[in-house]
Amino acid sequence: MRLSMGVESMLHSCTMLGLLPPGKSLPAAKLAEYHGLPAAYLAKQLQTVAAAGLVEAGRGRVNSGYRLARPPDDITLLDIVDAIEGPQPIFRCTDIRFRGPCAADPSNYTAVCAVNAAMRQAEQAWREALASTTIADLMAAVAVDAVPEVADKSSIWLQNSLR
Amino acid sequence: MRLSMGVESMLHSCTMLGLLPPGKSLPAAKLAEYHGLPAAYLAKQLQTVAAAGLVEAGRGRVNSGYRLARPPDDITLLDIVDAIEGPQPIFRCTDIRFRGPCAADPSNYTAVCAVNAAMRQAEQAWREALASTTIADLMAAVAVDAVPEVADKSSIWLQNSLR
DNA sequence: GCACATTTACTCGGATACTATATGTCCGAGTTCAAACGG
DNA sequence: CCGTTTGAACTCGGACATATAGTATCCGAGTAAATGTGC
Repeated sequence: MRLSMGVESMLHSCTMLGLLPPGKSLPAAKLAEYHGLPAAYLAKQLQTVAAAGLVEAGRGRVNSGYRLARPPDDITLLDIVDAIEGPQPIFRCTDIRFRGPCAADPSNYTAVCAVNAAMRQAEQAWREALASTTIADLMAAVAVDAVPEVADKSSIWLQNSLR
Repeated sequence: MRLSMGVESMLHSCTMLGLLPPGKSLPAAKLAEYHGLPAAYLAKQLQTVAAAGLVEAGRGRVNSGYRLARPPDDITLLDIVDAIEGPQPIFRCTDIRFRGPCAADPSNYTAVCAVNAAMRQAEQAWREALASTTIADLMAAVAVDAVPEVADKSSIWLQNSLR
């Protein structure tokens, strides 16, 4: 099991969108170029995230492209993961205990499946950790950790790319 | 993304193996029958878990089958998940920050990738939760929650299945 | 009666197909700006 | 000179192939008890 590569792409992309000047947008193709990713695939992922209401797309001749739909501190990592992977739990109980020769009718069971409960609890810890970090946190982190050379290059690149 | 169905199978199977009388084993076919699962596939999963050293297989004419290789309180849910899904992290960083027109040489970066750090931290919370629950805990839970009818049936079924 | 070799019953183990999901790609639909045109 | 119309530039959006990982299955390899045989 592994997370979709789209999660990583969208985390980086949303961080970049958060760093744009207010009101500005950046096309999917530019995001792909900046990150060295396949453009068509990134576009697909952006659509998915847009459908979830995390980013929004502008159209038209100029200033079209993607931008964050909410303030960066109101978008959590969990929002992005759920948008791409879907909101269903990563462990899904297939109700094994209801099957086999010794099982009783499902209505007889009162407690939830112990296995399911344990896995859900662990998953909940994961989701809470994801929900406690926002795009704004990532923006701050990259600003602090940035290599000066990269920061300069990126600034110039953005000036040339934003119309 | 979702966990392999094998994880659920193995959690239930290991719990059952823990409930066997000491020294006894249960063949894969019997485990599959009890849980209403496809026998061939369960066998494959059991091999994987055996390779990880969590269960061991006895061979020969009688008393062959699988049994726990360690005390139930020394086998965590994390052990089982790692055995099936592999020990690699579910989020793997492809070093996007090293790519694209603005990236510098990898040797220039000192801090770890912020995105990777955040995802690893969340994953760590998940792993710790999994590591804090053992097969012994599951054994206790099913014993408490068991429907009487099921407990009786299972006891009889085991007597007939264990040689 | 006892020890040894052989048979037999029973199982695990790895190699092998099939299917669902994730990845990668394409072309048409939609929106806005800007220039051209006519009054 | 100004309002309207027309066109073009630029992008998103969903529909369409391909690759990878999960699911399902089979038959040969291996072990220990039970049996038969000879001493």
